Amino acid sequence: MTVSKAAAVDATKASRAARKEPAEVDADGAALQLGELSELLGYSLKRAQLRVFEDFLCCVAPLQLTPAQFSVLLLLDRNPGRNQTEIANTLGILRPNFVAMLDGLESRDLCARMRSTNDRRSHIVVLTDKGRAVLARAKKLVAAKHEARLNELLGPANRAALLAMLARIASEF
Amino acid sequence: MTVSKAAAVDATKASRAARKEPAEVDADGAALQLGELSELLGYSLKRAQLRVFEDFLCCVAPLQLTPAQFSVLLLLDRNPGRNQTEIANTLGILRPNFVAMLDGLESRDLCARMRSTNDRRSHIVVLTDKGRAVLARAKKLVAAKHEARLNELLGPANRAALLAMLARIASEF
DNA sequence: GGTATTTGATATGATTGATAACAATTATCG
DNA sequence: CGATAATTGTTATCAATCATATCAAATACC
Repeated sequence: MTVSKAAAVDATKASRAARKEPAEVDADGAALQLGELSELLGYSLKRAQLRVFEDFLCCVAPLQLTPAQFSVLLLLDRNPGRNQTEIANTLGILRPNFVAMLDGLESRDLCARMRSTNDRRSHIVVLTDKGRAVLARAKKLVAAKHEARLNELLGPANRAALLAMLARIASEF
Repeated sequence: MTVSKAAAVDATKASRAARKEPAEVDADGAALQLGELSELLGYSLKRAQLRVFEDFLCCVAPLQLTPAQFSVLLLLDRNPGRNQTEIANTLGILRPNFVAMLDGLESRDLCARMRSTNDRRSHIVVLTDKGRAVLARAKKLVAAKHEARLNELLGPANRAALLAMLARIASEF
C-alpha cells in the first residue's frame, strides 16, 4: 500500500488531475484491454482501496495523519484503558510493528503510554488532549471532504450496501 | 499489502481457521469497540481487500501465482505485442519495479521478452506456451474456488453491484 | 518456588513502492 | 543532416509495510 508518512507531507500532489491513471492512454492511441481483469473482484478491490486511501491522505493532509494512524486514534478514543497488544490486535497490526507506530504518535504528543497498575508489563495507551483535538479535527475533515465525496459518488443507499458487503467479506469470507 | 511470493509457498497456512482474526477476542472477555471505524469505507475496503487477496493466494497456491502476477499474465494474453511500459502502466506498476517482476515470470518460462523490430528500445512481452497453460489453469482455479465462493457469499446480483461500485470508485473518485 | 506465559521491545529480513540516473535508441526540429 | 530532447529498459537506492525470532521484565500457573 502507498500510505507512507512521507507521502502524507505532500499528499496533494496525488490529486486526480496530476496523477497518472493506471489505464490511461499513453499518447499512443490504443489503450490496453483489461479483459477478464475487470471481472476480478480482487483487482477492483485493490484499485478502489488505493484510490480511497489516496484521497483520505489528501483530505487529512493538514493534520498529517495516515489512515492507520487515524484508526489508532479512533480506537483509543473509543476504548480507553487498553494496552498496546489489544489495540494492535484489533487493527490487525503485529505487536512489534505497533511499537514504532505508537512512538510516532507519542512523539507528536497525540497519545501516551502509561504503565498499568494492575499488570506492570502492559502499557495503557491514552489519548492526550492534543490527540483528542486532532482526532476531532480529523473526523470533521474525513466526514466533510472524504466520506461526503464517496456519498456523492455512490449515493447513500449504495454506499451503505457497499459498506455492508465489504464488512461481510472481511468477516465471513 | 501482504502478497509476498514467499507467502505463496505456504498460503494454505493462512486458511481461516488457523488465522488470528483482527478483532478476535483475546481470551480476555471484552472485544474492543470498532466504533466509527466500521463506518469508514476505507477501513472495510482495506480489510476486505486483504482477505480477498489472501484467499486468492490460497486458491492459486498450486500454481504459485500472486494476484499481481496473475494480472500480468491475463493482460499479456489479452494484449499481444505490447511492451513492458504499456503493460506496467496499465496495471499501475512503475517501470523500474516491473523489471524484477518480469524477470521472475520469464525465469519460470511463463513469458518472454522480444526486441521489437520497429523500435529497438522496447521489449515486446509475449506469453509462452507454458504461460498460456498456467494461465488457463489459474483461471479455472480462480473461477471455481475463489470467485465462486464470493458469489456464494454475496449472491450474483450483489457481487455485480459491488464490482460496479468498486470500479466506479477506482475510475471516477 | 519454579516453570511457562504474556507484554513491550529490538533486531532483522522480505516485499512492495517510489525516485534518480544511465545507456541505447528514437523523435524532433532547426 | 545533425544536435538536442524524449523514450525504453535497467540498475541502484531508499522508504514503508509486513513478518518472525528473540529478549527482559512481569505475571500466571502448578
